Amino acid sequence: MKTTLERSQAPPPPYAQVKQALKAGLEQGRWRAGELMPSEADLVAQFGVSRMTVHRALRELQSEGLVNRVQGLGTFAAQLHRVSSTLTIRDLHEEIEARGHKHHAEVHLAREERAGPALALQLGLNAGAPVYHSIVVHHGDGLPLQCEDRYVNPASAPDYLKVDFTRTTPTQHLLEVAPLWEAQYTIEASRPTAREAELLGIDADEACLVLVRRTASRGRSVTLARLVHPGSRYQLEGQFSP
Amino acid sequence: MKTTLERSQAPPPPYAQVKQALKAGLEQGRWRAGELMPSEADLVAQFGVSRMTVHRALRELQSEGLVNRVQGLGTFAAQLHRVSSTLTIRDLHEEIEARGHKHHAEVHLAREERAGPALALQLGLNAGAPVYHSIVVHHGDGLPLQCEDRYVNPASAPDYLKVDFTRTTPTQHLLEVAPLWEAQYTIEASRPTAREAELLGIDADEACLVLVRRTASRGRSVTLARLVHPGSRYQLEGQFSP
DNA sequence: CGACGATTCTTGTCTAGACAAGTGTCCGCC
DNA sequence: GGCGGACACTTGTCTAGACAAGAATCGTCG
Repeated sequence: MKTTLERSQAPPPPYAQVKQALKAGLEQGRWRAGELMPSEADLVAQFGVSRMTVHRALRELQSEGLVNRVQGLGTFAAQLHRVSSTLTIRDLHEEIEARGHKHHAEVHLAREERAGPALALQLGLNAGAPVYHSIVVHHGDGLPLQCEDRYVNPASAPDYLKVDFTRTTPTQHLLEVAPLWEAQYTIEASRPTAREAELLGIDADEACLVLVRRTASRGRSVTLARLVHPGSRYQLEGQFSP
Repeated sequence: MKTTLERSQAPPPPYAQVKQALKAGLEQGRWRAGELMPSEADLVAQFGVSRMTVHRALRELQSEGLVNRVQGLGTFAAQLHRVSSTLTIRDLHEEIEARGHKHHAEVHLAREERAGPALALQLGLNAGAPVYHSIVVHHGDGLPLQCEDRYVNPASAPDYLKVDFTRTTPTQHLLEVAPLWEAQYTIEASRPTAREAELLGIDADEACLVLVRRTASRGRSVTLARLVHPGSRYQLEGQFSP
């Protein structure tokens, strides 16, 4: 039988206790935004731990955006006037299956084309260079959820057109061959194009959530995707807690 | 005259060098997703620094989601199958002014009401309890950009109705009196209600980007807001880089 | 009065060692 | 063969001290 306490869980390590105490103080408004907080030396005396320990607690609070630290000056309570939250863009296949639905995909187009000037610019290619173009509609439990219109830089994913997109999503394949290293996106609401409306089986005037995403890996652009979701069937969710 | 090197900037500290080297390795695909990476002891030998230094580098990589670490096993290259990015929700006034536009707000409603059952549930109040309700339309350079329909818990912001919303945005006031400590949001595309269309001066069938946000502070709910933006005039942008 | 240096306080970083705790392996014993 | 303990290796954490570097203050000197 173990001799350590059996059912009481271990106490959190000291650095976490210091961090939690400061967090609680911030939450209770003990320091106003911008106000000077205790120095590391103060906290060492107060908690009876070494300076490295309080330093770690403060460094983590800083990386969470709860305090600002300036060498030579001190630690200041952060302005809480920015709400930032992590928006996770997951592979749609994962997302649908995670909700207990069945995913299947219809491939409506997968071929090589020549890049027009605008597309070439966005992908960092020369106008007229070959690009891969695919249009795939993703369904959850038989209902169309996303129309994925995607252009791919052949240099980044040479085997793109050989993939069976009913088994592997384009996103999955691209993440395998080109580790995602940078992405830009815009989210907007707009109406679908006539073709998108047809593919999604919705009215041409239904509001859609449109994500446009451009990703690059190792300094080379990989793909430009337009993901159109019927507004009535898809929404992004998120939460923020410091 | 300074004797230190004058024009060459100081080299990054050792922990940052270790971190950068590992990041570069991940970027070049030196380790496949899930593969075992060098142990701390290996890195200590390789870089000639102390273990605390490589430990810090690895801990930061972990907090950035680039590696997974398991006590007793080792450090593993992370699956890069999740794209996450920070979505910052800023006060609209700031955002508009930051783009060099002029912000002004029209107050269409600001009064006390009784909470219906659904609203009471969302704000954690009893049905029939008083709530503050405001409807404000925000303009950028004279063009309506956002219709802000907001309910506020009087316990969290007792002075809410006394604020002049043409000078201080509701968001600003709420962040001052109740430090934001938790938020949930959904983003969806939908059509505006008839009244929203009228307030925003758009057609009733124009696609709108709708954010619904619920925030709580110190364990007490603060506000429930529905922010409606004309899809043609407003989009969210973001980027991701590890 | 103004400029400049010394002092003090702050955070940033590194080291060498130590112990704790989780995981897997291997080997001997039953 | 199966089981259990010893062992090796890993990460998690803490300590005490050290030096560097940034910022403000204060005093002195011109």
